[in-house]
Amino acid sequence: MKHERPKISDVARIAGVSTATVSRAISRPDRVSVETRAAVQAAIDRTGYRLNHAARNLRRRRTGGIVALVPNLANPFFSQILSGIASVLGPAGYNLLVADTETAGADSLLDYAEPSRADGLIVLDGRLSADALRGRVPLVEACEWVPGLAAPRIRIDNLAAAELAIGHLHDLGHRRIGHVTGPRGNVLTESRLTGTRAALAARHLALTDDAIYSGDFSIESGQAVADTWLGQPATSRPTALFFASDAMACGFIGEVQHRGLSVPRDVSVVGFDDIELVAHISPPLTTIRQPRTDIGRRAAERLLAKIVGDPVDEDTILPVELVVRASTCRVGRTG
Amino acid sequence: MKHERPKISDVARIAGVSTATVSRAISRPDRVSVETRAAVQAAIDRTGYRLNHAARNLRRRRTGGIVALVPNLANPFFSQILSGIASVLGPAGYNLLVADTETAGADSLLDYAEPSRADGLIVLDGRLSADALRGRVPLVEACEWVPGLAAPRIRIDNLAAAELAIGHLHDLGHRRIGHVTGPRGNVLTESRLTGTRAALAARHLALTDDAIYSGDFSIESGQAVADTWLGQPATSRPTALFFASDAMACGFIGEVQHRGLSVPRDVSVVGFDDIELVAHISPPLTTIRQPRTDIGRRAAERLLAKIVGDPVDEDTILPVELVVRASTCRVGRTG
DNA sequence: ACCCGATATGTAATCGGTTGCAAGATGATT
DNA sequence: AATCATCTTGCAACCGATTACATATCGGGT
Repeated sequence: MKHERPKISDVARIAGVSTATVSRAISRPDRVSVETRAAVQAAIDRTGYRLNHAARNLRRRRTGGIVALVPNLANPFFSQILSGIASVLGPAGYNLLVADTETAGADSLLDYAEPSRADGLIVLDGRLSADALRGRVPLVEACEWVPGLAAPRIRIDNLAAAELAIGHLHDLGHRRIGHVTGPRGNVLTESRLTGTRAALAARHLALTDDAIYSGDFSIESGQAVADTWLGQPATSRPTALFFASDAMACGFIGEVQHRGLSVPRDVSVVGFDDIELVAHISPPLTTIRQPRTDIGRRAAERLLAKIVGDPVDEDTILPVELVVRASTCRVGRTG
Repeated sequence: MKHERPKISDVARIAGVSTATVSRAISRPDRVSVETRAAVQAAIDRTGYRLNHAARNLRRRRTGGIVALVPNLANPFFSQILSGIASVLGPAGYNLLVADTETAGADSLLDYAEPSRADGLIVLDGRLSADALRGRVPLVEACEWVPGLAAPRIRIDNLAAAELAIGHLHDLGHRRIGHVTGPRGNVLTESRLTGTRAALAARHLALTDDAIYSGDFSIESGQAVADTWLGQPATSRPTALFFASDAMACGFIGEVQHRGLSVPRDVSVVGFDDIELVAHISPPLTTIRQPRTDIGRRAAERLLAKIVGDPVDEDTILPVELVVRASTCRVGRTG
């Protein structure tokens, strides 16, 4: 019993054919006669042969891997997108490599955007530099995007989403409506803010500065916003808030309740994302649903298409949906 | 301007040295004179040379990748562990490949547990088969574990955790205490159930069958448990429940509140995991904190040590902590 | 003047598959 | 019977690095 890993030449010898034939039997069975194929298969079974991917990839000049650049792996929002990506990539014969742009240094990111490491890139972080990414491996962007980078984007219509949210609050009679933003500089932050402003303007309402609260998508920042909001005079502060993330909405609600106020009686709240948990908190959160798994899936499909050369470069805009639950109610309703 | 990717021989030619020297200048700079090193660096800069990893890995007989086998990528519980793993692996020069055992077929998993694909494996799913994993690449287990598989385990003391939870509830005067389990067959399910039973027994209490509710870690299953619990006579059903996951606890609380009862007045709830959000729901959840990032980090470190040959095979048990919040209170307190 | 060790570099084999090209076999076409 | 397309297979170059071994250089010790 030898401990060496059997290689293709061992299989070839035992099957009584050349290595070329073994290689073909493995990767293009139709180019090989049935008898040979069987003989090769028998030899593979007998030896326990397993292909060496490094060798294959070297020769084929590909890697078999797709890298996903995620802004923050610890954020559950992305796990479901990754799940969607993985569900497409696996069957297609690609590995999913995950890199956290927070953890990895900026230069090691470039390492990923490199043909000898990955055959393609899925960028989920809009803060990356367009220059660094340009002209490298095939890539698509999902959720966020890098301004100035020409790449297919899988995303939602953030303006339409804001319109839905604001429309809903307006329908409920709210006139003082505030917005809680994501981190400064983030493309989602900008478009959701713009969308909010536009939706309000369409209803002859203005978004004043004191009704814009800046957060960073995190729970803690939502909590901090509660503090700010509570500090404003009850007669002039917003009666409804549209948050750019569910996490912030949760942080806000938790804090506001902790201080003895009630949602939605004292303030209506609309979130963004529809992460799983928010349907089960009290009150269940009214929010904008993003099709996360689908975003991941589409992004992966798009990338695979791009890798084989299909020049699909338009954006894909996936539909969002307003999910009305119990964190919003008519303005001024008492109890 | 040629479009070919420069290779090491191009660099060598320009620098006026051999490829061997270039290779050494890159991977072991100290074996090369300063002048040469500078010349090589200049040539690299000039050509924009980037190392081909497939070639390196082929020759070095390694892959540079570590695979994490995750039961379900969509579950936020794992994202933070992955984050911890990534934070160690990146700096050490390894890629993190993520495979969802749900998505990937059983056989493609074996593909991962293979030296030409990954240099090591981090198993986060206890349902995998020990036989399939044995005798393959170096591996460690984290959180869950595969019975019968000899590998370093990074985990928490689930029995001690149960003791903490039950002790807390007992201290609050609860005598009818129930437990909500994870999915059948899961090692965590078993040990948490066993721990609960032992902790109760130590207090001369029994865990009767009607006080054991079976869930599957998901929010929905927690919701279903609420239904069961509500259907039991208020005079004999548990006054406190210890859940094997925060998600289930959330589902339960949400449903119970929806039906008009109150937590903790009508029932005290202890969760498990301390996922981020549960500190901010109403009521903030009393739960067992698992050091998730740390688990990931340790697992990665352990694996790296194993790869270089350190024969560290004992288990690492990380401490858990009972985080008391507002979902538990003295039994029978009205108001 | 000679030998020795240390240091720096080059030569060439090697990692383990893939694939272009060519050749042999087989069967169909005219 | 000759020609040709098709199918199957083998030969051998090739992918792009790494590294064992050999060689060259230099300074110091005796």
